[in-house]
Amino acid sequence: MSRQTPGLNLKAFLPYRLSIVTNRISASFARLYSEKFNLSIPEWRVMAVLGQQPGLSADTVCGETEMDKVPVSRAVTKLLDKGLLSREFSGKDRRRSILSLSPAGYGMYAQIVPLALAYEAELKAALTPDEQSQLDALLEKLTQTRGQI
Amino acid sequence: MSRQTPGLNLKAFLPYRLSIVTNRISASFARLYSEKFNLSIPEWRVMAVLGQQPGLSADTVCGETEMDKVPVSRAVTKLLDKGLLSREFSGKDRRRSILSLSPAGYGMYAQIVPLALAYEAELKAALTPDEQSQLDALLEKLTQTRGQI
DNA sequence: AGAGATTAGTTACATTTGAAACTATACCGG
DNA sequence: CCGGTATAGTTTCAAATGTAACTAATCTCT
Repeated sequence: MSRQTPGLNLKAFLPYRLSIVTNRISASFARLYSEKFNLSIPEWRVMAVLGQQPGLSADTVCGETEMDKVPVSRAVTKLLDKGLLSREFSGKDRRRSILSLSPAGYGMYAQIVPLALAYEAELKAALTPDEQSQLDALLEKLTQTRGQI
Repeated sequence: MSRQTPGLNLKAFLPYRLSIVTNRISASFARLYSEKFNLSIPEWRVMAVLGQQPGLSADTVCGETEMDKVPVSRAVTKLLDKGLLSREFSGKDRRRSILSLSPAGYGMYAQIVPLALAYEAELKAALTPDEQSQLDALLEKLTQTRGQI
């Protein structure tokens, strides 16, 4: 009969817990490439996509990385300045850029990839194989769901 | 014998996937309280903690929310301006603030809590009970692990 | 072919953020 | 009890970020 005082236990609240874990992981991973290679998060993401798929346009990079076009544009500018990226413009549509890692950029990418994979491996090592596949399935499902809502 | 070209599939990379899912969830949850109640994320977090544990110092709020003291200080200032918070200073240690939601703040908190819980419920509804407890256990484990690394 | 609408990408502006300096209070060892 | 150090919180300044305005190229529909 009594009205319950409203309460929300932040530490048990799912969105909060997710963001704490994720932020810690992102931050410690970012230290890896920002300290040694002086890359910002957007810069690294652009490089990561182009390392795998050279020749994308900035717009496609946006789609691949879920970043806004503004940070992508700025990251591209910086990477060009640093000589890590090369850019052409499409003959068919001269608005459209064609981005690839330069040799120097690819060299840096090749150094970062093993670090990234090692980092991921370390992360996974904290989990049993069962837990790893559970996490995989959960992320998949949550990604799907979030697309709609 | 050939040297493998280094490759990292961003879409399969755990830290990246985590951050995509989390960012989407955080963003859509933030819309909930920012649009209706004009609260920033730090402001909401401060209120969320104080709604549950009135009388904390700013410093303790930092610990509870994993936020830096600067954003906490700014959020507190804004919430005081808006009349949502009340502040005293400890007699024992006059550096130390004693923060609580004001009646107005508590009223707003009481409105947000059900929205937050409904949001969380909606999120969980996308998962089976098994998956829910798996997620719970995984977050717990990852939170523990990350503390050390 | 050309006016209007779209699209790729950049720039400008306002807001947010964090690192480091600063202020004020409290603690500690002699 | 006093000088040095630590702590709580604020302020300052520079960098990062997002929204919206802008430029330039393309597409579309008549």
